Amino acid sequence: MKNYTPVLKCKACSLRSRCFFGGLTEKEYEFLTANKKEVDFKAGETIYKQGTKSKYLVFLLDGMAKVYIEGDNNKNFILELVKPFQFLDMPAIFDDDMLFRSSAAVIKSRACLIDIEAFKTIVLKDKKNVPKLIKHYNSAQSRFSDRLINVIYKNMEARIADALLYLVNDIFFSRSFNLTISRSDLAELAGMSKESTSRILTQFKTQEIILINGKEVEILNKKYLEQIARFG
Amino acid sequence: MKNYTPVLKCKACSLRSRCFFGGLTEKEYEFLTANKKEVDFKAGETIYKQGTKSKYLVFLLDGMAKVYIEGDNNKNFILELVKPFQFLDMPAIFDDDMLFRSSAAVIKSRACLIDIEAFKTIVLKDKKNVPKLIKHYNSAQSRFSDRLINVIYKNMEARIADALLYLVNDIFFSRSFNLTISRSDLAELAGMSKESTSRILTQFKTQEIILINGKEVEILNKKYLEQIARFG
DNA sequence: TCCGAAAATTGAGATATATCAATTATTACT
DNA sequence: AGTAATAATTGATATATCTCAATTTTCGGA
Repeated sequence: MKNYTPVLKCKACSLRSRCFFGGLTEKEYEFLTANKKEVDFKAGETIYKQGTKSKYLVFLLDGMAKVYIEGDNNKNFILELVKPFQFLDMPAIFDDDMLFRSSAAVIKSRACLIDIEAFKTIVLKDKKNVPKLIKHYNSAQSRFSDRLINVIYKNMEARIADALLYLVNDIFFSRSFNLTISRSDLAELAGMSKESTSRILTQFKTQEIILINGKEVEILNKKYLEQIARFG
Repeated sequence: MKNYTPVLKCKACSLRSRCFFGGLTEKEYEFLTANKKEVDFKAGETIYKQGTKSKYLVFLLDGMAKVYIEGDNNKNFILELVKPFQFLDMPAIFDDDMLFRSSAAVIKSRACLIDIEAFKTIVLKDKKNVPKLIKHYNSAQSRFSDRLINVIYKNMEARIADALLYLVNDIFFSRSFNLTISRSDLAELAGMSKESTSRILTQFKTQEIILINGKEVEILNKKYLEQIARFG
């Protein structure tokens, strides 16, 4: 166990100020580390299911996960992709620990399960941790609003443009990247059918907005893509 | 000012355990009451706008408000209706105080504006308040997921059924009620055009699932309506 | 390296929902 | 109480998106 401790002291998230661990004290780290488990997930494997209760907070150490809402008619809607050193979706802590969304590994991943009770102890022990937790909820709210606006108001072109820009800006931090997720995942991220996703991608390719070859993606005209994302 | 104090000690919300004020101490009440303003809103008047920052938390004392997301093409999507003794949507407290949604009075309403700094002081002063605040966020998350599932996966019939059941179960607490909101509002609550809303309502009326005459609504077959809400 | 399975693309047709336009009902104001 | 303005209904048509089916491409294992 001990050998994974340094990983928990993530630099990535303190930079992006999204992660709760950013500014914990040495003692708090140790306490959480003593109350964690580490688990490996194969690509596609479910990490947790919506509607169930969780005893843990899940923190991604390696790989990539998707957080999604399951509908009947086995359709899913991906809310966000999660990279290492970020929490997956929070269960209803300080309440019934219910999970509102499902999560699965997109590629081979490793996660750290933090005991909810230990986490709550940390939160309540030092006042400084409360604002950090609230910030987490704030950014979740903001993301949620964006996703909702996306599906309600935007047409297919805009939704795919949005999804691509999300990958560029928030996931791969580069205009060219190897698309780790499948076209179906991309479709669920954009909230549409995989066939339509395919069509829009070829359209963008023809329009020379993107260059796409299998999993290799390059954004050629980001400005235009941003325009499409906004106005459809 | 003093004469409104008792209203802040809401019974309604402590019952439903949604409201932060439920279990505040006498002292905390007094502190918040000293840092509040009360404002009246006419029907239709905007209470706050998404994308702006707020110095206050807004707590509804009288009337009814809608919390909604504004799209371009001046279409709105109503996230929830808010009744007296509930908070409207939370700004990003402990952060930049940004508001992610807009709000407007549906009917003549009165709101209590609570200074955010005072609120934060109360939250941090007593550990007992933290779980209550987190619970607020949890229920917001849950509501959000429901709304998202609603627009993504459900057809028009199911969305209207959902909206009607929401009015019955969460707003009016009765199978027959006077619909305070307009058909347009109902449409925005169900996430569709007002014309389609009208059509579905007449359809439900013809099927004798509901009885509707102007603003007077009565649910005749709730079981069936619930079935429609689930399976479309 | 080849083969079968899975994933991705493409096309045609079906369907749900929005939009536009016309009519009717309701509300508010003088 | 009468009338203009607004809201609600209804119908016809347009459009976006999905679904089904047929290929084609990619990928993983023997």
